[in-house]
Amino acid sequence: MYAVKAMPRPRSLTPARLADAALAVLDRDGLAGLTMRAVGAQLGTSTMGLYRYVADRDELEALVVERVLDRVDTRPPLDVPWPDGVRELAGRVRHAVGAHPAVVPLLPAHRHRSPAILRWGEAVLAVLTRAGFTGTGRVVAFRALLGYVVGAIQMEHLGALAGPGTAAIAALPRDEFPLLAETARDAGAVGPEDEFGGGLDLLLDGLARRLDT
Amino acid sequence: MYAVKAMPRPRSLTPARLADAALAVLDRDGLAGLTMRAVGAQLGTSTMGLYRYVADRDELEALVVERVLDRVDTRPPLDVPWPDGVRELAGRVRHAVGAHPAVVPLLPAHRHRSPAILRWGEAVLAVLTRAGFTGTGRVVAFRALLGYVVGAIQMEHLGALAGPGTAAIAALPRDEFPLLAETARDAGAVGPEDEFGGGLDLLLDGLARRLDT
DNA sequence: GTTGTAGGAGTACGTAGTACGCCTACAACG
DNA sequence: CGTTGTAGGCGTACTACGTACTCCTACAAC
Repeated sequence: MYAVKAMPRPRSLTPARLADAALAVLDRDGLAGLTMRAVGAQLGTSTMGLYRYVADRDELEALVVERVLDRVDTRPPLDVPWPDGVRELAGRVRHAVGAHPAVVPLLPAHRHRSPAILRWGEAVLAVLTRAGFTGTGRVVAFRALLGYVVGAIQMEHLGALAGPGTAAIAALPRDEFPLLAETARDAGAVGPEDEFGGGLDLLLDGLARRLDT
Repeated sequence: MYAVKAMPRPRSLTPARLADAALAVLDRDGLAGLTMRAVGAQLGTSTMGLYRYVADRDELEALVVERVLDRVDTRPPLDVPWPDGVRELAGRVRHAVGAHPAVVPLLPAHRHRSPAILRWGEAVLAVLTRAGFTGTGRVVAFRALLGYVVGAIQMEHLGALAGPGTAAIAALPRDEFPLLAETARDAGAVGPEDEFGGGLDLLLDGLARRLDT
């Protein structure tokens, strides 16, 4: 029947351990430091040994992204008003990513293939559906939320008004960019949490208005 | 006084020509094809010659981004209702980037340093200010718009619901991601233009509500 | 023990970015 | 019109990356 001649040697690593090692390297040395050699060293194994577990560097990056994202609780909060549910889900992603800022540049490229993000999307849709969104309205709502969350998280960690970028903008030639300079100064009074939440609330208000009519 | 002993040889390239060459390579061969050697070849000059004009590859990328973005008209449309002004400005950026999709992955990293984006931001703020936004409310409004535009453009070109990603998601196991599958199917009826505009309208509605109260 | 499979390590190749040094073209001066 | 100083242009070469390939070895079933 089945020629069960021999069982191969058991695997000594797990994808999870690999992802943890890569994430440790990423947190320590940043994106530029995330090389196959560095991850191999982190695991105490050879560089090429990694290729027993991932096809290429791209797949390793995907593992890291997934490792960060699958810590978000993707159970849809259906026991609260729907705007609070969306806020909660968005906040969970923001929080998980905030713990590992160096993965931010990797997110856009690996978002599609991440099961964790798919589960998250399913949860968002559950909340939206429960709220009464259907059809194309739900498509637009979902896309808008996803776009905002992705964009806002990037803004936060690559610094435009928040973070180091603020100072740079505040120092702009005031005669050429008077409003930017003024806004950058005002931004000092708004924490990153409030910026993220404030923008999200704008979207949620817009969505609520769609439900009323 | 000034020992004006000798005038150096005049430059044979301009940053603009360099940027055009790099953009041509980017459009033709994609981001992975954008190498110093390829751009040198495109210009008919040597690889190292580029370093007379840029400090490193990063700066060359910044030139490309700037080349794409400085085609957007950044005069604030103040002669229309403010939501239309914002829509116009957002659409201009989306349109400019859409002409060179390969620059999308470069945008987040180079956004801070781009004079064109700063001018654009100044225009957005002019519209918002004219509409009546001030202080922290204006900060949040601006950040939200910027975040949405950046995020939505990336979603559009890296494909989540729109583009090739849609098919992938529509083919998901329906029992595990029923709502995502359904939404992906619904998304077929919504063009990218409508998705972008629809989400933006949600934000604008939310903003309008802030002005009423 | 024997055997088949797959793991692990090391070597080596192609290509990227870029430091460095030589030669040369040009503008200002005599 | 020759001289001269500066910077441009080019080529070479170094380093680090991703990764293909080849050996050797550890293990589970017989």
